[in-house]
Amino acid sequence: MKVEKISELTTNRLSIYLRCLNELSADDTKTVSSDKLAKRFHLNSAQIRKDLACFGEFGVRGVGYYVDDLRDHIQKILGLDKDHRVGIIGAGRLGMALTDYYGFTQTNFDVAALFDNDKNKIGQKVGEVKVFDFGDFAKVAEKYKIDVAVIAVPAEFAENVLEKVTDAGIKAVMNFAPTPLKVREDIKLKTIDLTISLESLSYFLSKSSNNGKV
Amino acid sequence: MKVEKISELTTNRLSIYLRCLNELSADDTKTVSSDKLAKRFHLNSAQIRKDLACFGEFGVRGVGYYVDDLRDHIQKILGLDKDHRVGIIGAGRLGMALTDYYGFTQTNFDVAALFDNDKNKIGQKVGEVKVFDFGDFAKVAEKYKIDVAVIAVPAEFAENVLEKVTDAGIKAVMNFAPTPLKVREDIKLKTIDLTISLESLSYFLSKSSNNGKV
DNA sequence: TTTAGTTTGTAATCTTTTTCACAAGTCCGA
DNA sequence: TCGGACTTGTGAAAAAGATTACAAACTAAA
Repeated sequence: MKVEKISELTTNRLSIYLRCLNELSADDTKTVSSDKLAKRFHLNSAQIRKDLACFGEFGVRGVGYYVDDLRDHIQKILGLDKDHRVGIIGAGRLGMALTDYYGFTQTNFDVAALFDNDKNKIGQKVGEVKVFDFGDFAKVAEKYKIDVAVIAVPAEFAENVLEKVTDAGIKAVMNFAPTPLKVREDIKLKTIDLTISLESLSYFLSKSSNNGKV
Repeated sequence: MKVEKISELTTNRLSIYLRCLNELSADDTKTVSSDKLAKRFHLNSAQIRKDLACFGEFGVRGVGYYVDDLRDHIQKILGLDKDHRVGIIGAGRLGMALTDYYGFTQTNFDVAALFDNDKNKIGQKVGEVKVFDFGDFAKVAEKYKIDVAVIAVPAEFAENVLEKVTDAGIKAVMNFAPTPLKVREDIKLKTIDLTISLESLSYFLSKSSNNGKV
């Protein structure tokens, strides 16, 4: 087991492995080799072994991995054995869609509250989730034990929201605003930029129409 | 100017540079050096120069880059000077939120149609965008000249949707279903997996609470 | 017990991506 | 015209990531 710092690419893949193991478990498969796992889910067997090796030795040579056992280990590694409470800032369509999305998905993440500045939205409900005044974020976050913030506001407000949110002691932030944000070392910020993704597709389209191929 | 194939990391960054240049242009800045650009937007100056070098020589030594000129170049490189028409499959909350998101954003991407299998949704409208029967995808896609598909359906339907969509001749697909998909070489598929992103945050949270630091 | 067949964990290698460092080109004021 | 202050474009070095290849370890059957 290595103690070096773990790449986000590795944790992302762990998340994928977990999903695969859940499928296998549902199929009542007891053991699986890294090779079978890789073949079935379009992965690379050496990479699976290497990723896992960062956290310990979970397999048995000549046998492979015990599906349920490995699943439990990964779940624990990713911290998916503990509950988290999410606050979504921005009760626009995106914020509401995310509320639903994360609400429905069977995870240990619970959307506890929505936040907005719009007086018309404050007090309303999206499914089970109430919309609070963003001005009261710190108070509400403490009350509901929110430990993850999702920024779903227009780009120009994102920086300000991030500051308020980290000031309130939140350590994990997911940002959907199409703007680059900077945070302290001890805070984890993950930006999902839908515009960049689309523009990347655009490059591919124009490239293929120019060259005729690939 | 290099002719080697361009990494997606590079095109993603071009998208970011473009955004920065737009801001500078709005501030009426005429020229900017890679260093100033990097400092202001938390980027790396050498990387900016290297990324740009893939496509030509756009700067002037001792001066920097002419903001508007470089912006136009990047816009052209990314193919953002041409219009694209997007079809979103899945008229659930996520599909609707994306319709809005991409509809409002001032881009060359136009959401032309939504698709669903639910009889209750077919025929309805989300803003300006009509919901069609996904069974008619090929026909509708041709009529509206759709060239980008966005998959916003539950994971178990994603593979099937992808097949139908590529059969209809679509070359660029953005997938929001939390499942790994495989496509032919000549098709560009980009998956945005909100679950993986959240679970990655979870890892960070459990790690910091276990170790006490970072 | 031995042997053939598996499969892990990892060292070594290869590839990709990022960063450094500097020659070469530009600008401007004296 | 000269010199000092900038800044690009790029080769070389470093870092990060992925892949290969194989010794070590396990199973099961003879």
